[in-house]
Amino acid sequence: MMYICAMYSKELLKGTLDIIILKLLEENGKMYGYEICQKVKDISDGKILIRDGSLYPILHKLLKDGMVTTEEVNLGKRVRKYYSLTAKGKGEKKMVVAELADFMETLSKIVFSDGKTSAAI
Amino acid sequence: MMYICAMYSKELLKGTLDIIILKLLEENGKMYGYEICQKVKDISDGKILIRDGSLYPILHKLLKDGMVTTEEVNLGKRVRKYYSLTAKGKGEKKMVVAELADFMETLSKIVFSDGKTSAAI
DNA sequence: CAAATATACATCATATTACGATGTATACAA
DNA sequence: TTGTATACATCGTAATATGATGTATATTTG
Repeated sequence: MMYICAMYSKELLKGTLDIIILKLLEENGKMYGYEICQKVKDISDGKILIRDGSLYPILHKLLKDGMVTTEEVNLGKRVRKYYSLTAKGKGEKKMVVAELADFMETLSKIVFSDGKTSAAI
Repeated sequence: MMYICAMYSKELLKGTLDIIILKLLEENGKMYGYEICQKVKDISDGKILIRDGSLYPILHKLLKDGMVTTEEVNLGKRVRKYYSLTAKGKGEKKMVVAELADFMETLSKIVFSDGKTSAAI
């Protein structure tokens, strides 16, 4: 079977998937798993793909930690499970997004400087 | 024993340490392990700390992969090992830095948008 | 002078994380 | 009817960073 692969080294994604999920849930109020995957794919122009093998374990952990609540909706004979942030989840989202912003700024200082202090080559 | 802890969740750092090392080596021409740790600490104001338990395995891997060469210098009775980028290493650095820039831009689109398309809260 | 701290390397076991593989099921399009 | 999309779940595996541990020398400070 063919898999469309995410554009980025999957290691870069580490530690950011839960942040992405928390942010999308806050922004959209209520989402189900499959919808989250599609949304991330859309916004990132297919460059970031959350696999279901990554997504559902994270959602289960968020539920266990009290960051989200669930609500099941019947679709004919299938069940769709909607997730939404709790107050705790909203606080957590604010924290991790701020941490990510700070980290990215710091990382940029190291990796994207021109290095003009050294001799030019 | 007391450990000064890095400010960020260590998961965020994943996949970025080798990029940081490649970038610093290119910028400074030639560095030894301990120096790299200190440099990162300095530039990041102590927010990013590369542990020696992380650093040396990465340097050994870069050597194994032909990204760097080493040169040993005697300091009295101790030995200091300098690392510098090979041509292959310089190419790799360019690649991974570009990938990181692209990734950060894409991630920003998802995580740092205001979400004005949804109802304001 | 002794003790602590800094310099400088190395290796291993462990925890975390994302993912591929696998499984179950329904709906719809070719 | 065959494949693809929707929609969930779980397990084993691989990659990575780190704490712990070990070995030494050099310097600073009480």
